[in-house]
This record gives sequence, structure tokens and C-alpha cells, in this order.
Amino acid sequence: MTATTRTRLSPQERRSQLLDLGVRLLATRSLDELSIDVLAEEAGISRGLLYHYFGNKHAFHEAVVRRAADDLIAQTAPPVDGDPIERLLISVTAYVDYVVANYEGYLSLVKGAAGGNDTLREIYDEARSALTDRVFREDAQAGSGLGTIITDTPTNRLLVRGWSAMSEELVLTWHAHPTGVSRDELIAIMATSLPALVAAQPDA
Amino acid sequence: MTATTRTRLSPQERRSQLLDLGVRLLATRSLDELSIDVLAEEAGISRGLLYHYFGNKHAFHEAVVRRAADDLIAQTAPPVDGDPIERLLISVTAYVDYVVANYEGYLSLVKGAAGGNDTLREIYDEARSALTDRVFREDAQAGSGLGTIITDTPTNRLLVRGWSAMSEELVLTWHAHPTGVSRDELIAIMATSLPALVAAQPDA
DNA sequence: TGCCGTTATTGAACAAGTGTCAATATACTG
DNA sequence: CAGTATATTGACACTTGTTCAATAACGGCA
Repeated sequence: MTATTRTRLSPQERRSQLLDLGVRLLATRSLDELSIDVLAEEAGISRGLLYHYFGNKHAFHEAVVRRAADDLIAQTAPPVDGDPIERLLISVTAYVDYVVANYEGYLSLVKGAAGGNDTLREIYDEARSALTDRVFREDAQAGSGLGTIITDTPTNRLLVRGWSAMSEELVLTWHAHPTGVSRDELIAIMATSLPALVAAQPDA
Repeated sequence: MTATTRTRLSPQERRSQLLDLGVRLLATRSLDELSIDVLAEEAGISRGLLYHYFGNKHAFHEAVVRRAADDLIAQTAPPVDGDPIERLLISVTAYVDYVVANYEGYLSLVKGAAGGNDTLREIYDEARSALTDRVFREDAQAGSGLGTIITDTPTNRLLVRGWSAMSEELVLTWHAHPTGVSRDELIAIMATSLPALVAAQPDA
């Protein structure tokens, strides 16, 4: 429509632009609706260029999901110091706020990863691990707070993972179907759940 | 290859066969990799026949997921009488055993539903609600056990839903990545988690 | 037993999207 | 201001979703 002159960017810039656009578009459509055609047109480039940068559709999707996951991890990074149980609260708060701010995109990430390839699932898994492993890492260096409660046992690993899935479900349904529960209440529910779950197990 | 003679089945039989095959195939590939081509070849029929029975690809996917969901609900129905907290244990046990027995199929359900469109998610949601609503239903008619703990509040509804997601994650990872945790321990973890989660909330 | 009508089933044809590659034009360099 | 490296294109081959008139298997009826 506008100009027929092709604009030539550096590989980094173009790659970055395409990934950003991919993540943004993922907010309004599902992963398999994110076709090469749509993205090429939206970016104002030819289809061929996408193949030049990403090889094929799956690889592109993978790159988009990975970028979204990295985004999530980066934006919910907890502070490195402070009381462990307080840092958990901060982490959870950051997570909730992130999901609320990027709800559509986050939903697409979850949906896309869960329903997709093994590779996609793996990326998603890594992201969740990155979020939850903090719990154990925080543990190790502190002798109080969570440190005294959550030891690194198979049962607790399982529990933390389960808690992670629960948290995801909680935020998503809380946002999708608002009830009387406030944001702070939700955060409190999530934060108190983890110690409660661990403490409820007879093993310890 | 083998025979060129076409076999003519009754609509019920054919439909059933195609759905069974769909569920089975979905266990080893993602939803969008479950193409009409693949299924037609695997079933030994023409692509056209699938369209005759299901209209289009989405409708077929929907039918496959629905079949998997119905299967799950039917096979994990809890007994109608007995101590509430004991029935919870029985329910959880049935659920775990079902997932272990039909791991591939259950994976299909989860993968298919999570990654799909709103209709698919709704089917999946219904299935999970069918499982969790029992908790509240069991509640109402009993004055002891869970009945005294889990009242029907927004917070508790949210918690039960979250617990459901956690349970799913627990069984799946427990089965996919076996650690030292035994089946009975897993069941105990899941069963004790629900009351623990509810009790941990200050509200009540 | 053998025709006959119902209808389950097919295969060819079309649409839309994925992937390939030699040709082209843009920005940089001397 | 050429000359060159290479980012970018557009046309083409191929896979996959979808439609529909033609075909053939099975049950019923003579």
C-alpha cells in the first residue's frame, strides 16, 4: 500500500522486530492461527524473509514462545536479599501482576506450550522451573524462613511443582471469572499455600 | 496395499472407531499434528469420510477431546455413600489409577484441551468441574468430615479448582519422571493437600 | 438366489498455507 | 561514486484442509 521500497535492517534488528511482533500477535490469536502469512503481512515483509530467519514455522513458534517465557522470567525476578518468606511474597506478587498486565499473551503462552510440541512443552517447563527453583535456591542460602521448612526432597520437589501449576490456575481463573476475591487476597492465598502444603505432609 | 475392497460399517461403529483412533493417536502427537491425512491413512479410509462424519477438522478434534473427557468422568465416579473424607480418598485413588492406566489417552485430553480453542477448553473445564464439584456436593449432605471444613465460598471454590490443577500436575509428573515417591504416598499427598489448603486460609 | 434401493464411501478437484531458491535491490566501503 | 556483500523478494512446487458428484457395499424384497 504505502511504499514499495524495501527497508533493509541488520539481522539482529529484524529478528528482534519479528519476535516482538510474534509475541504481540499471539495475544489476539492462538499459536496455530499465527500463520507465516499473517505475520509477514503484519510486519510488512515477504514470507521468504521469515524462512530466512527461522527456517520453518515450528522454529518460529518456538522462538516466539521462548521469548515470551524469557520475558516472564525476567519480569518476575525476585530481589536477591531479604527474608525468604517475604521474597516469596514479592515473587508471587510480581507473577500475579505480570499475568494481569499481559493476560492475553500469557494465556497464549500457556495454551500454545501445553498443546504443542514436546519442544514447546520443554520451554514452558523450563520457565516454570526457573520460577519455582528459586524457592530451593532461596532455601539453601538462608537458615530461617522457608529454609527451615522446605528441604530438597522428592516429595517437596513434587509439591512445589504442583503448587506452581495451582498458582497458574488460580491467577487465570481469578482473572477470567472475577468473584469477590481481591488481588491481595489472591496473592495471600498463593503465598500461604506453599508452606501449608509442605507442612501438611507427614514426611518432612 | 492390502485390499482394495472398501468395508462398509454402520455409522455408529465407524464413528466410534475414528474417535478411538483419534484419542490413541493424540497421545503420540500434538493436536495440530493430528492431521486429516494421518488419521485417514491410519484408519484405512479416505479423507472425505472424515468430513462426512465430523464436518471439519475442528469438530473432529472437539469430538475426540469430548470422548476422552467422558471416559475420565465415567471411570472415576466416586461411591455415593460413606465418610466424606474417605470418599475423597477413593476419588483421588480412582483418579490416579485412571491416569496411570490410560496415561496416553489422558495426556491427549490435557494436551488437546489446553492448546485448543474456547470450545475445547470448555469441554475440559466441564470434566474437571465434574470431578471437583463432587467435593462440594459431598459436603452438602454430610455434617462431618469435609463438610465441616470446606464451605462454599469464593475463596474455597478457587482453592478447589487450584487443587485440581495441582493434582493433575502431580500425577502427570509423578508418572513421567518417577522418583522415590510411591503410588500410595502420591495419593496421600493429594488427599491431605485439599484440607490443608483450605485450613491455611485465614478467612474460613 | 438374485436384483434393487439406500447410503456409506470414495477420489478427483479446488483453496489455502507451507517451504524453496535464484534473482534483485539496498546499505555500506574503499 | 562505483563495487560488493547480503538482506530481501517473488514466483514456483508441495502439503493439507475442504467440497461434491460418482461409486459400490450391504440389507431387504421378490
